[in-house]
Amino acid sequence: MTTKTRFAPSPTGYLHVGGARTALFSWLHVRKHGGKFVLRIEDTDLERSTAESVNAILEGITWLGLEYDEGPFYQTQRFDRYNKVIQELIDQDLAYYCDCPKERLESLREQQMQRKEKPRYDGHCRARQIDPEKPHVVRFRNPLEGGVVVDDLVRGRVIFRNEELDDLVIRRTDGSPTYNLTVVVDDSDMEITHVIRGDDHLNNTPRQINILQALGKTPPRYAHVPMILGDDGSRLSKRHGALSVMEYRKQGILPEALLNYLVRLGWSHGDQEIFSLDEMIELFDIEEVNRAASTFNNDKLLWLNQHYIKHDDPARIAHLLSPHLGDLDIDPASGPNLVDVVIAQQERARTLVEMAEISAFFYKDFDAYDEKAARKHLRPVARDVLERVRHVLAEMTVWTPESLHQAVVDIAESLELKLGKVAQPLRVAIAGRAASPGIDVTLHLVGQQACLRRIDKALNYIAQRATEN
RNA sequence: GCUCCCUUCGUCUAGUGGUUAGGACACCGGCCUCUCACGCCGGUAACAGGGGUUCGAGUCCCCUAGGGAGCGCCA
Repeated sequence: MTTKTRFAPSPTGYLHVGGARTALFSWLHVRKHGGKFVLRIEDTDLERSTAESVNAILEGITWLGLEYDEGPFYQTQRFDRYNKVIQELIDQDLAYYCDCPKERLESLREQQMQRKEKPRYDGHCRARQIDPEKPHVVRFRNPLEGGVVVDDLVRGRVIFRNEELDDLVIRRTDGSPTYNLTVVVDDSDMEITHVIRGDDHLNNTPRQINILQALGKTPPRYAHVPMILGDDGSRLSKRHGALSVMEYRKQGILPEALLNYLVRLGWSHGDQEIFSLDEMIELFDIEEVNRAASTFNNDKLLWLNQHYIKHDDPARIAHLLSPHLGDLDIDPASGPNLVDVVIAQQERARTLVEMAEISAFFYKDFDAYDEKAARKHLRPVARDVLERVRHVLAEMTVWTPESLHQAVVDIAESLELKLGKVAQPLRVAIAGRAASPGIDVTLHLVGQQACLRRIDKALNYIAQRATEN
């Protein structure tokens, strides 16, 4: 039987990192075993499901590159099928009508809570005859005795007693099927062999297995992966900055960095930290996933992102960087070759947003100096240095990093100054801040005209500052 | 409350009865150096607690504590 997994989000929000990791694990499992990855949209909650969410989820998994082989299937388009199955269950007396009013259910629940019991349906309508023409729900007739064994690929063997379960609603009064029924029908119809999902579903699993067995189907293998927690130990949510996957893109995170981060959350392969997609596929094993929840750590994501920025092809980084420069109103075509800029900055940025920020000065004159840098380096003592530099640079006919390096070294020597005494004021004059790539590369990329213009500006600044004091 | 699950440095983790408990991020030193960063070297830091089993326990068993999830006509 070919391996088949599915990712089955409900479109009620963005694709979060938790969902992304579950999708990644499913995807890796199926790629490793050469099967099919199914995308299914669980949109039976008409109230909360939105088309925007569907788009956001599709956008997210596409950006991550978790391409699916089948789907997306929409559960709302399969109501006929669900109803057919429900009817089968009713016909075989494996399900029954229930007309218990909500008030009865609520008071039942209250009483049970007061008695410190687990609240559940008491089977009131199990043996009653209810007119199908009147409003009703359909409940699954859960076995009363025995138990259900879940041989979970990550949790191990978990046993549930049927007496802990109750007769769950499988069709609402409005005629729509509920989650536990639709999942079971779909997983069965779509021949899903491995259900890989968040462990918040572990408690649903025995119910689903019971329905499956009532239908005479063989349950798939299950793998319940632990949740991702926020840094306060509670489930990751928006208030932790639990960003949708697309938010990470906005922040300048590379998809391979996020994937690499996510795969190492709850799984490892010895001491290895860096995994290419191919390595993940080769080495990942769902049965090696940890059982404990883990906490999302942004610093480590940033470290991985920097690693990928550093090691990826500069042309590709340039391509991805471009829109972030656009966000700063910079047209990369208006200045030095973006690939050269990337090469110069590759080891200096943890995100593409950062890279855009520290590279802006290559493309346009900055508005203001970094205050601290200007105070320290654009002082009267720097005036002679900058005047000398301006003179030399203005005379240059060969504008290369090599010639510029030589020029700066020569100036330092002739003034009997350390290189830093020349490079730092110059750097602040050119970049507006105390940090930049090597001074030769910086000058080269900024270009002769802009360099001279900015040195003049710095000299003015120094002069003005002298009068202020 | 009931049921299920979980528990090694701050964080992610290695570890499958005998280890100076290893690695990574972060942090702190140092080196490199025109700045920043990269890189390199070094350091601080953990087996939740208590009982067993065993010659020997992070590893096996039990209890306690703490955390998470589920208990919907949500998914």
